[in-house]
Amino acid sequence: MRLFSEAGYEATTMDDIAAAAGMSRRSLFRRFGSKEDILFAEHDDLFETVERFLEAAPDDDPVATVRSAARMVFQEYVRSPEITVPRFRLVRAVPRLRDREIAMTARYQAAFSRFLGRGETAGRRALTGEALAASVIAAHNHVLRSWLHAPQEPVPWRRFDEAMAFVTGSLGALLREPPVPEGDAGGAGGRDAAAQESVLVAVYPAAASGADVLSRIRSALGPEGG
Amino acid sequence: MRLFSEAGYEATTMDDIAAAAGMSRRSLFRRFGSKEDILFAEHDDLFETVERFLEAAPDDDPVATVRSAARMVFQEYVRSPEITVPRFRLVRAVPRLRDREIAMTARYQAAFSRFLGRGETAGRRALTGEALAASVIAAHNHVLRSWLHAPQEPVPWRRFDEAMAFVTGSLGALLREPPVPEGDAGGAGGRDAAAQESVLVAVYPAAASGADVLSRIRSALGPEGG
DNA sequence: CCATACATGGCATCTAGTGTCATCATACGG
DNA sequence: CCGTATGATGACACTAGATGCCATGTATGG
Repeated sequence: MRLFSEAGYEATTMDDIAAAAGMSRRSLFRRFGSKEDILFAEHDDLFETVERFLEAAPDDDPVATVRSAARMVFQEYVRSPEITVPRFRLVRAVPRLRDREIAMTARYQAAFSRFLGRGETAGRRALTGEALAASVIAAHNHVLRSWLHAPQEPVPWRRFDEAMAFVTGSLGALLREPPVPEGDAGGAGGRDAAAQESVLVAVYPAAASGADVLSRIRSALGPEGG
Repeated sequence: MRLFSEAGYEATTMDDIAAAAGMSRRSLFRRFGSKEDILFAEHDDLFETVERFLEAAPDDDPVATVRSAARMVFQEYVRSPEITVPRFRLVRAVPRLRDREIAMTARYQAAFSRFLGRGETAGRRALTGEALAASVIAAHNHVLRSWLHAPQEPVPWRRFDEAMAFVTGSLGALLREPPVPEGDAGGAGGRDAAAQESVLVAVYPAAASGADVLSRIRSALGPEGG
């Protein structure tokens, strides 16, 4: 990491790293496999840990399990800023490393998708799981990036949990519903009469009373339902 | 593509491709830049088209714009199955190509995020945009993958539109709401009194009347507001 | 003390990718 | 019609990541 930060990623050869690490070039390749893997070595261990965590988790609340898994990843990032922060700078500068980082997060996303979809690869449940996994990853990266830009600030655990709650709110509720045989339905703040199922989303101030919410929903539903 | 499919990606050298293409190795590199770019050459053009589309689009309904952009990408995939289908097989088999493909879709996702977030990189609107972009990409890939597995079937345009409507339903509604100054809020099928804003999601049969929906929501809201 | 298994290092080699220069075709101005 | 400038192409050399092969330690077990 020191060599990469000083001379740049491309300019640092495997010979340089081998000399600095006190081992031969050949052994370096044997340990890490490739130059990129040197930077993301511990990431593989973390991924395996997360996969084992998902396998061992009870399946009563998959969304909460995935949220915890994402929290584990976040935890590992903020636990060792001396590695993750300079690596973040490197990754932003070198396109090759950026692609590699994206591929890493895609592996988490795929694992989350499989877990949320419960092995299904087609149908409503699979789609919901994939979209939910993508949203969880997006929320994780959103908060993580903001912290990586200012790592001297306290770790934004609250914003992390809020972001997770935000993205798992609507889709998570859909995942808990029993599966629908065929024919998807969409629609925001309203209904779709042509489909077998409809989704209603309401956003309102927390201070609003239940009666206010109900009256707003009633007016949004329009005249046909009263 | 023929060489890659016959001998495999790794086993096909740039010399082989140059000989088959009737040009020198050096010219091959000049045209495509790298071995991977040979496979994803037209993809770059498509991405630029999508970016120009987003730039030129009116910003009255960003969600619909992004949905159309995703539709454009899907359209280009299904338009030339003689390229995309064997490439899909290659991408699945070669990890290096898989990472590249993921990086390509990540570029779309980033473009969608920027567009939906309207340049913001922090805060609720940015997070919503990122999660929505991630969900749109996930839905696109979900339907696209299913078609790539059975390209002889008719193009599942209906499932594509349904999947898009599904993932843009709830989050899209949140994006249309005016931004909240500070403090995110979450919560599914209920409210979170500690936050400034709450989200309510209801899933119900399309055949249900408005009164039924209202009564179910009333009972879900609990005693304090009903 | 010996034998086997394993890690390490040195070496050769392959291949992607880049810099450099010569060559050739084409277009343009006199 | 000719000389010239420009751009594409090709040949060559070189760097560096990555792999295979073999020799040399080094520890473990009988």
